[in-house]
Amino acid sequence: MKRSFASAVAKVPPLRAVPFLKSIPQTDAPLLTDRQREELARIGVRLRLSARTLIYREDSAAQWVFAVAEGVVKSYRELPSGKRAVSAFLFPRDLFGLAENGRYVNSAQAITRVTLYRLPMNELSVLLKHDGDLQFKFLVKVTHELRASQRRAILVNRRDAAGRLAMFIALMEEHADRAVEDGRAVPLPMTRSDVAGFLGLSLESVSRAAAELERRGIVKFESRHLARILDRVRLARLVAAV
Amino acid sequence: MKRSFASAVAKVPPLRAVPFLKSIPQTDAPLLTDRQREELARIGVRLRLSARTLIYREDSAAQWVFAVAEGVVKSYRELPSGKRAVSAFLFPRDLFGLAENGRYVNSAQAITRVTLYRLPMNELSVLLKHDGDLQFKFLVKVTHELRASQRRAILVNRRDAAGRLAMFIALMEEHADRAVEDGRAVPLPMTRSDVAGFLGLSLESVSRAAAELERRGIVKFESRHLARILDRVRLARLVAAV
DNA sequence: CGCTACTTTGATATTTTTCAATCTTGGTGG
DNA sequence: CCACCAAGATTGAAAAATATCAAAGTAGCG
Repeated sequence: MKRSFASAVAKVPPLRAVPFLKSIPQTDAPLLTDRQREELARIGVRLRLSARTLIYREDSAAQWVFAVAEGVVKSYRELPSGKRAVSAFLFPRDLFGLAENGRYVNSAQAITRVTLYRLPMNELSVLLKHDGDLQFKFLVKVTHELRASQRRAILVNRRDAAGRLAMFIALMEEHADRAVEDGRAVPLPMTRSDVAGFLGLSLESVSRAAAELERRGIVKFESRHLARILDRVRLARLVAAV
Repeated sequence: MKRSFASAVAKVPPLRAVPFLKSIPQTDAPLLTDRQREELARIGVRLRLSARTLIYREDSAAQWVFAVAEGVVKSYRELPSGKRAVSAFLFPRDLFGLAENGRYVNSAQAITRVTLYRLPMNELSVLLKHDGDLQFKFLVKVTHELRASQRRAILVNRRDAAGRLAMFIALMEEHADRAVEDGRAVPLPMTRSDVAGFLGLSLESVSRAAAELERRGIVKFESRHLARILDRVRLARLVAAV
């Protein structure tokens, strides 16, 4: 029993990524093997952070890479104008800690209470060099993120605010915990301001777009942080109408 | 002599990327060693394509990865609305051919006459598995692209068209061939429509933004495809004012 | 040297941002 | 357990910017 408990917690979460090579229909399979997760857990530290904790700041020395086990994290940049642009929201099985020349490119902050694995960059490098297969999986994961970033860039370019928000809700639904998500309720743990920063809109526009989706009977906001999809067909149509 | 000719051409171009680990000040160093370039050239084919050649189409089977040796390529997606969103422009020492489940995610087309190396994906996989160091360099390169994509997403989110175009010109200048670029002339080989697709603007807005930059004395368009930077300070200020 | 594709320019319509005021809600402490 | 407070969210009206529609102008290529 003790052993099963240990095997349940003493592993980094398996990563989530669609491979670039053709594979078995299973597109959303966990990327890492149990053995690899254990190896990573060995060099890492498990952290529990409360909501709103700043994980690292832009331009600070990048010593670690992080893997999300539970909760949601945002990666963002403060712009000279005072706005904050949100580069990504990170969910369980995501990796973050993008660095350039040994410095973090973004800041990262916990949105909810989170559980993270903190992996020292230098030890990770050694591990990757020893384990070509593991390294290949990191390559797959980063490639997956690159696609996601490009896709988001395209979707965000659309002019209409309601369409952007619809796209965002659809995106968030993909990350929703199937177990919790009984019907069609999509948790949106971030603030409207965060959503605005991600979509490149003012927060007022996000608020108005939410009101519009609700008025049109496509989505019902049961609370600020929980959206219920009422008309999946029209939502999909809105998302596709780029 | 034959031999030196061979060594000059029978190699894939060295990749360009800023590493994530801290390194020697040399931030823009060629990524690949001569040996690695030869290895890659061995499995690849060198292609010369004329301007406007379609290299591959979105959703087609992704058999190859490409490396740009000369010229400029655009990677884009056709949207249901009929617009084309440009994901990236690829320059010498760039890699392209992003795939998902064995299918290309974007379409790619030559903008100028180009020289490419076409690398078969399956042979490349084998090579990467054998050469952990080479694989690591691919990881660095993809990570570099991910940063570039995120950065672009942030810059494109700014509202003002003139600022976006200024940012674009500054970006293109980074890729300009130093040898050719005597003064401050920046080649813009793509059409206004391509620029619009990249910046998320209508092509009329791009045209007007260009007129505005010219009116303000920041940039002079010596031709449609050649911009001369007149006031580097104010250009930089515009770019930074995100 | 003419055609065709690409650009520019103008006027109007649409949309979002901005500024300002008000409303909610989750958390805190009495 | 309830009231209060402050951060976050909503709503309204006006201003600013880009998209769109339309027409005319350029220039590169065969």
